[in-house]
Amino acid sequence: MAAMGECAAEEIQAWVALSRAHDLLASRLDSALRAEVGLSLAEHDVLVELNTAGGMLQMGHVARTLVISKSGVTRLVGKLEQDGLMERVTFPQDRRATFARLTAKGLAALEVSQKLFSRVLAESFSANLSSADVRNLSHALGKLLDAHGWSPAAKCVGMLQEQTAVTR
Amino acid sequence: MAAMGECAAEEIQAWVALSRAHDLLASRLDSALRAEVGLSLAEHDVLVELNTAGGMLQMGHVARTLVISKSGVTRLVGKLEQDGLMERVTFPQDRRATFARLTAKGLAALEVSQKLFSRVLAESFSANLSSADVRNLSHALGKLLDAHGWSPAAKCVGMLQEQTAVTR
DNA sequence: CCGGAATGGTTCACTTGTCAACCAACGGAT
DNA sequence: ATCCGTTGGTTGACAAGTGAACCATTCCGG
Repeated sequence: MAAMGECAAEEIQAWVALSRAHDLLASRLDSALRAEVGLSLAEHDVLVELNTAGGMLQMGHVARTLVISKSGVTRLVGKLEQDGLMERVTFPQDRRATFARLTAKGLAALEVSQKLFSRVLAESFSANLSSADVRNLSHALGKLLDAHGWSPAAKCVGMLQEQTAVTR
Repeated sequence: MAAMGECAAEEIQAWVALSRAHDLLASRLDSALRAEVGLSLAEHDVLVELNTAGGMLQMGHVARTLVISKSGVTRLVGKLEQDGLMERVTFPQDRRATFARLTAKGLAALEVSQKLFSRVLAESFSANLSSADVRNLSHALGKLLDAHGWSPAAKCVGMLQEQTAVTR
């Protein structure tokens, strides 16, 4: 029955591929992580962000780079904190701000989950793609991201540089 | 603080880009659709699937190609049916199966939303990427998808070919 | 033909994420 | 100093998606 708009067929196709591929991989990663280390993919993401930023990040920053809502971060960090994987830290210079800091236990957990993560990713990713493909992917998506003003794992830690932040 | 596993840095980076890019675009598309045509991105997806399959698809099939759960489809189709955009159809040859069929109203809605969709996609996608990039993307992700045995918009309609399916 | 395994869909309880309202704290401008 | 607009985070009501249990139907081996 009648083809539709015919407009931007090329990019629609690309979007569908992007979307489905993401959902597929995300669901695999999520269930692997849950099953073998008891972390959701979202929780793992927070841990990774935190670690690559040097162990500590401001709440809002996490929300922006992870592309989730502020309240989402609140709940997520709340759970992680309950599990003892991270802790909230206040910042005397601006008493509105709250930082999330990786604990030793959190770092340990991350090291384990990261290993599994890489493994699963390798199986479902590079096993099927040439490394040129992977690079192309990163490159194109990278352009997309910074066209939208996305900040990677910005080391926002510099700004507090060993500040004596008081544990709450 | 100490770099981590160092394992598959390349593909991890690719995954992060994929993931964030997806989330970013998805949220833009979703809010645009909601604001201007009152459809969620998920609903739009179902409509599109249905249409490209020829107007009619089996519930389970929708779930698989859209990478969502069976119960998800039930609820989603339920809402779409309430809105009169699609209807459930039974299939005498296998009385377990249920098909979702696009109504005229649904098709009309899709034509409108599709236009908006393409526009937004063009703005946030092709505006920032060369068409070579877009092709590379589609290609690589395509390989990924069929490596995972994903069926595109398979025209499963052939199998019932004007079968006199009874409206419920 | 019959009984059990498999398949298709729905329901229900639960998780996860969002938005809007809110409070606390900062930062100028007056 | 003080008011006001902005920013940062939390809360609570709600939307959306999931998995497990469930019924109906079909398929298949005896």
